[in-house]
Amino acid sequence: MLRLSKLTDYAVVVLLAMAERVPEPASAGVRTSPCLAGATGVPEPTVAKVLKALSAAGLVASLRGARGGYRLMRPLEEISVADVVTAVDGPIALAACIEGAASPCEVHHSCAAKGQWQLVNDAVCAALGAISLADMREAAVPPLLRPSGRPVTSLPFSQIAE
Amino acid sequence: MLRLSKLTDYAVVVLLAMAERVPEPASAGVRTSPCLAGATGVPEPTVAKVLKALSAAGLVASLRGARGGYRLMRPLEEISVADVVTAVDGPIALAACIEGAASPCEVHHSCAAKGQWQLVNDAVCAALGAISLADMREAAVPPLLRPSGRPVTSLPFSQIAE
DNA sequence: AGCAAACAGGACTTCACAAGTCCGATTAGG
DNA sequence: CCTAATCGGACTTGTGAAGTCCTGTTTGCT
Repeated sequence: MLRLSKLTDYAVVVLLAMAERVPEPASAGVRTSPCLAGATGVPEPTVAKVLKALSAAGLVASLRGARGGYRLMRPLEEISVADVVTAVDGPIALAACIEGAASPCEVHHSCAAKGQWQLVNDAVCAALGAISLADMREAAVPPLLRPSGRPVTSLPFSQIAE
Repeated sequence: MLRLSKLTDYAVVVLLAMAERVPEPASAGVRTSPCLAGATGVPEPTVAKVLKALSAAGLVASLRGARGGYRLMRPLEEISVADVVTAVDGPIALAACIEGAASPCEVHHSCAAKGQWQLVNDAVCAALGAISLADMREAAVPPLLRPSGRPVTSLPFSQIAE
């Protein structure tokens, strides 16, 4: 179905939640997995799984030990959707015969399409790379519903919009 | 992994094979499933399955009965990758919360991303809609390797290019 | 120093979708 | 009218994602 994994979906939600302003400034932007799970509604183990992938990719930094957590490494404007997809789902490879794919096309006869998908793959990568998480945040809430400084993602948006 | 199904891959290969010139002009562009299977190397039942989907989408027309087969409805230039993907894999819906998706996002709490993915989805659709099968055919075989009139997809291209 | 909190990494179970296969319905030709 | 070849839909199988849990390590607090 040309769908990306739900983990990627969760990753975007989590990253948007991390960018929210926290009440106490002492935390310096550090959020724990249970905290983010509560803010987003995503199950806590799943949040942890997503954060591990994001940490491995360098999108967030982890602080171990008590009072540890995760912290955004870059502002939302500098994180593209392609970055998140790559971090969670691995390199973008629509077809089997794409550079970076693990199995290089086991069936050689049917591989008349070899190289052709690269064109499509590049186009999709460009499209995903052109959209930042900040763009998605803007698109998420209509301007009328977005008072300045209010944490947008903590609102029950689905009930407001629909 | 943000991958599209192998059926879509096969569909492109089959469509490219259908656009090839056939030796006898009497067939008027009608090709049977076994014929296309032999030309592409894709298993015959799979070819039949792909052609069924393409026929339902109107990309090809089916002629039943003896000496029947399938025929291209449009030239390759007027068939976009998005058309093929939609025909084989259904409507393009990267995330669960996209218009056209079957299940409308069972988890409302985590749906802070509602509406956000639409932006990404539209971008991908636009990217896929801008590429035609003719473009892919051009990209498939470098000009040096493409003598005029020679059936390109029957070449063991993977061995030549790599 | 000991305890509690939180991340890191892995393995495991469950389950849904895709992949591939088959048989019946339909139609054109002999 | 019969035969043959094809399309059409339904079915079974297998792979991969999704989600969960456990153990080990690190750090702050008491």
